Amino acid sequence: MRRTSFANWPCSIARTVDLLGDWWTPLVLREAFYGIRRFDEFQQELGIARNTLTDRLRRLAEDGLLEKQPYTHEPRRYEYLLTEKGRDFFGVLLAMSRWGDQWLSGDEGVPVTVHHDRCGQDSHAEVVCATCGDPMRAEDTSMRMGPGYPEKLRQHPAVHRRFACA
Amino acid sequence: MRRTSFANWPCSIARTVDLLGDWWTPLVLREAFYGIRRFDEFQQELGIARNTLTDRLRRLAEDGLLEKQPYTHEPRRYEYLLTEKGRDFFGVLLAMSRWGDQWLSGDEGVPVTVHHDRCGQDSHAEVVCATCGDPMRAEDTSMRMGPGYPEKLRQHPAVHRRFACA
DNA sequence: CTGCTGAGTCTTATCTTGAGACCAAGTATG
DNA sequence: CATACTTGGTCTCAAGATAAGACTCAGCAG
Repeated sequence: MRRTSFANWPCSIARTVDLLGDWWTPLVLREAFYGIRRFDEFQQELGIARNTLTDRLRRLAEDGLLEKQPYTHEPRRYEYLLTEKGRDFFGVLLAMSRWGDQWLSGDEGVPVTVHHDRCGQDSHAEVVCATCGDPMRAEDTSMRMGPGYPEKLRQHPAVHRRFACA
Repeated sequence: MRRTSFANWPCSIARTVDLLGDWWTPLVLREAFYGIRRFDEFQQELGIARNTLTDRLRRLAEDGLLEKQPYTHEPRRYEYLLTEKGRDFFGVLLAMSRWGDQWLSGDEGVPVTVHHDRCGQDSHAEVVCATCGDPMRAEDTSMRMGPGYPEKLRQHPAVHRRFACA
């Protein structure tokens, strides 16, 4: 049966998962960051089934992370370019990559190193508080309902429990 | 046919996707960060099918992100607690959340705000370079083969192209 | 005329997921 | 004592998603 959509959940994680929470979408985006643009290139690099790739590229374009643009007229052929929204997703991939480097690498070390051209160092990503710059850990971070939290859910007891309302 | 496993790809993103790249796993983890520990609580909060939840909890425990611990003896009942490896995944969820806040929120604002108890401010996550502290963007970041990159792939022409080797 | 390239579509078989029934052990209720 | 309830699952079946690979279509090369 069709999976429930998370798009209307009052949670940005769920909405993000709804857009790209399958096995291929993050990898398609990773390829795009590596400079891949064309259907057949994506297909060959990833080994993804062609129909599945068609579907993922279409959805990423619909959701505004990729832009489908013709690059020849006759015959009409297309390439897929990252939009600003798509490029901004780079941080999420870096965070995933960093977690994997730390917890999934074997003795032989990390498979890929990240070089920050701006400071010129081999480095890695860190998720910090935009205000104070310190790392954001689960222990010293708390969630509260924001302005976009649906009115009708605010008074729900389960929601009150979750956000530890007084 | 069975989906190919990404576990052996020379890429931490792929390995991470392999562990938690489906619709439910990130949400199960999010619930864990909200303090949820028991089977039925996860099930009710998420509305996930029970058999699917069984599978996700088992895999998260096998992969070392959750620990399954008995909390009563007779009858034997279990709760699922975040390990250090699991707690460290918080950064990835924050990065996803931040991206969703920025690109998926409507006019009414973000559904959930993040409060950084350490500095006492309502804030949001940012992915920065661990060395210089500046934001890490796709434009000024490059990837290179690390020590854990498989020897036999190093000389492959497609790999050379990808990492722009001289 | 034949074959090649790019960007797909179509078919079929297999896998994954959801819904909901069922189960087992202990506990509370009448 | 009989019944119902709670927790943490398992089992079955139907429906949706995915993989593999053949096929298509338009233009171009030899």
